[in-house]
Amino acid sequence: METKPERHRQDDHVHEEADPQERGDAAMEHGALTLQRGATLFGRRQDEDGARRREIREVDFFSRDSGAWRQEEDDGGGRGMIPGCGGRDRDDVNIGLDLLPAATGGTTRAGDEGAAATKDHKTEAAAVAAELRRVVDENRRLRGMLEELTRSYGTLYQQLLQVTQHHTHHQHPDLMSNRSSLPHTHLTPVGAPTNTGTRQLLESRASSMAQPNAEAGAEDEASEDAGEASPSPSNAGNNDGDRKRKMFQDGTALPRENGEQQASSAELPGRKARVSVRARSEAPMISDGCQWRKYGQKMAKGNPCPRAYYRCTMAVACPVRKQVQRCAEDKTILVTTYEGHHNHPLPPAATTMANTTSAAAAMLLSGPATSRDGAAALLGHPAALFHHHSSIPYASTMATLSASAPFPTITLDLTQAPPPGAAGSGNLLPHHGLQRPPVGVGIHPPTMPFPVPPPLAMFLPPQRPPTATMPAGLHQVTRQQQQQSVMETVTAAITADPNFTTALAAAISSVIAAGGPHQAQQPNPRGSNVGANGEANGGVASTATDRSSSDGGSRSTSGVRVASACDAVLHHVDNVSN
DNA sequence: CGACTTTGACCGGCGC
DNA sequence: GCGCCGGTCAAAGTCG
Repeated sequence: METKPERHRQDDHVHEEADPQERGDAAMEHGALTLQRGATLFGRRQDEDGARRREIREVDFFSRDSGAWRQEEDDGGGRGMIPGCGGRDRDDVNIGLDLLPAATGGTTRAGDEGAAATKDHKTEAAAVAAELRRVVDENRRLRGMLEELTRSYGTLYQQLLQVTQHHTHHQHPDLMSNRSSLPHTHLTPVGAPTNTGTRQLLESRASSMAQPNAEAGAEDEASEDAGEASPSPSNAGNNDGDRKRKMFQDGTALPRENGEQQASSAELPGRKARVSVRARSEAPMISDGCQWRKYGQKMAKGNPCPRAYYRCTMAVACPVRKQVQRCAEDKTILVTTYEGHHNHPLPPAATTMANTTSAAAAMLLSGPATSRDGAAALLGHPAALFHHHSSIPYASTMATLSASAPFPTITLDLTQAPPPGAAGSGNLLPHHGLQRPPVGVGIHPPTMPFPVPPPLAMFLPPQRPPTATMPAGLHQVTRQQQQQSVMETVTAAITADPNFTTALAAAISSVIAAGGPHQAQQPNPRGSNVGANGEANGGVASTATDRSSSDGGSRSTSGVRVASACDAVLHHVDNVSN
């Protein structure tokens, strides 16, 4: 019967308070998480206190209505009324159907059967009519919700634009029109996020992280839609004429279902972000979960190593391309530059990198101080530096904005080792066979503030001995920096390891451990399991798909865990900013 | 045989 | 206008 899923959804809300985990699973299963997160997105601005955490998991557009109809049922009690939503009608339907066996089962005379059948038909007709009314009402209600969502999104987007314009006009209006004047800038975390621009970015990310991935079964931060998984009208079908497409491709990570997101792209013509990821890898190309086809190779100026050009082949018209080139100074470093949005769903293994690049591009294009106008601004406003960092979900502590490229480019450096002397680093980063020479000059990301699951620790950069020349300030690891480290470590792990699912699961566990009420001193059960799994996989060659499908078989659960992890990260960021 | 890689040619942007 | 350079195309070659 059609009413079955609705029934379940309402039942879920009835039991919400009893079991958050179960509630989350149910929400994910029934696809309600998107609306829940959407509600959180718009509700957060009104309530910035700790209750927001509860809202994220509990606020649901349906819950209010379902609660209303329960209230109405309790108050009115009459079943003849036509309620404003479907719950009551379903009860009517059920009652009608329940009468069927009673009517037929109780007849003993053949003459009554005809009357009973007629009564059945009438009851059924009434039920259908009631059901029809219910559907109409439901449709009207959903339409209202959609309009409300659209309005709220529009308001948020306008605020984002205002913030962006404010920074652009008041700080560096000249740079806005002169891309080539952008200096090469290193971003270092030196402050706490305070302004609303980043907060909005964070919130948009939070909402996008909750978007269920239709193809991936809502596993993994469906965040995908954060610009990677959901089809993009602006990108789809424009693969030909690549030279023409450049003006309207960007890297924003805002929700893309809304048409205004496309307007965002249109309002920022020529701003085509690129996200460069530096990672150590002996392989010719890092495994990021996507399928790529090489379409060209060139010798780039100033680098003896050729640059390879790849395009995504997971969809026919996917506009995403990437360039892979080894670093001239250190050939163990592989520089991968991503450009564009995927116009197709991504496998879970590919979502993390996609989210990283997408969010970084979003920062680049939508942030108050973008690559072109932002470099100088950031130099003068240290707080803004960290600001941008915090808006990148898996950002490295060392991000570089470059103007030498024809497009605004942000580089996420995943080659840095943790700082010396950081608490717990000695225990957290066991030595392994992948000793790598330190790169970079004095800028070191913080270390993991909690034990690292074995499989994840394997991919971390090696521990470095204390350096006397380290600036004192770098030894002070803030809580937010620690979380940042979590994120960059996640990316580093997934970047360096072909075993994506295992690495991702371990990373998620790490995030969960970091975001929990207690800084976990030991890997949580999930992490332990993942660790065992990862070690098992370490000796067995298997495809990412295989691992994905064998990952416990609970996509909904893992999706909720990811959402919870994201919530935890957001929560901590908010704490710092407040 | 289809998919993929290789590689030289081509195109457009940009600086001088 | 010219040359440089980044990026892409497409034919030929390779591989499973």
